[in-house]
Amino acid sequence: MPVSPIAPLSQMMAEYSDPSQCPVRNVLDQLGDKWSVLIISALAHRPYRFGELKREISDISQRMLTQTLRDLQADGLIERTVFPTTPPSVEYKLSPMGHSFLVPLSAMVDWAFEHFPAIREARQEFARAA
Amino acid sequence: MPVSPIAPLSQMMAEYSDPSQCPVRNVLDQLGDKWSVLIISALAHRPYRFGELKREISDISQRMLTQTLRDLQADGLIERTVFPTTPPSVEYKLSPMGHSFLVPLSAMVDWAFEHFPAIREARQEFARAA
DNA sequence: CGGCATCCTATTGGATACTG
DNA sequence: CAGTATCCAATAGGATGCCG
Repeated sequence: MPVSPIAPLSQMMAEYSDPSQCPVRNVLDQLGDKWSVLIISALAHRPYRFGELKREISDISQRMLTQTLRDLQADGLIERTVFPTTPPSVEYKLSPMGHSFLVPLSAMVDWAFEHFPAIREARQEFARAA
Repeated sequence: MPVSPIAPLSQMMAEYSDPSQCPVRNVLDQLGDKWSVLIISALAHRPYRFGELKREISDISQRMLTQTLRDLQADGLIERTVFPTTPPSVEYKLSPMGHSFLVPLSAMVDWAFEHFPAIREARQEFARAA
């Protein structure tokens, strides 16, 4: 099985003596949180308004939706457009960079779907052995 | 830019009414934590002993190293081998499934390296605007 | 409708000390 | 060496109420 090269950890660690400056940690910390992937997945198909997202991701709190959207906007992955109607309407959509992120993200998602049965079995086996 | 299809969120949500059963959330919650990626990246090159890993990932605590290794082992991504020497020696290495995970992981890592400058700029711009 | 501010709880994770 | 156990601080995140 061909394995794409991962930058050696020693290089990652050496190059960024301050771990908070490591690009990988920096980016994955944000995108690996509880909600970012779900929001990006939703926006992959079409733009959404705030309330639409809230309903679509039914178990997210308003607080975390607001916060995660703001973080993703700060990172330049999504764009926020306010329509000054009454009542106000705010649309969120992926930026070009956000779209480019769908490529590695869908690779992860596909892997997760494909290996989830094996992972679940491994967990049960591990629990039995313990 | 071709975008691989992501399973529609509505399908993900509908198929797994209990969000904790969603494969994507389930797998990514574990692998998206603070240390899993670093450990897997280290083990991508060769097996490591516990103390070696501790030194390599210099800012991980012993507690989190133990715990993350156990979780990754439970998920079947790494294998743990005890050599009953004195003093004892324990080797960790990627399982075949762990190796297969390197494919999507390296895609994410590559994306992070490539887009980190743009993300940092976006963050600064966002901070200025606020 | 699309938020923000506050409070409060649960979880995460570091530091430290001890063990086979 | 390779952990385990305990304590404690920081953070994440839900619930609720208010606002333009």
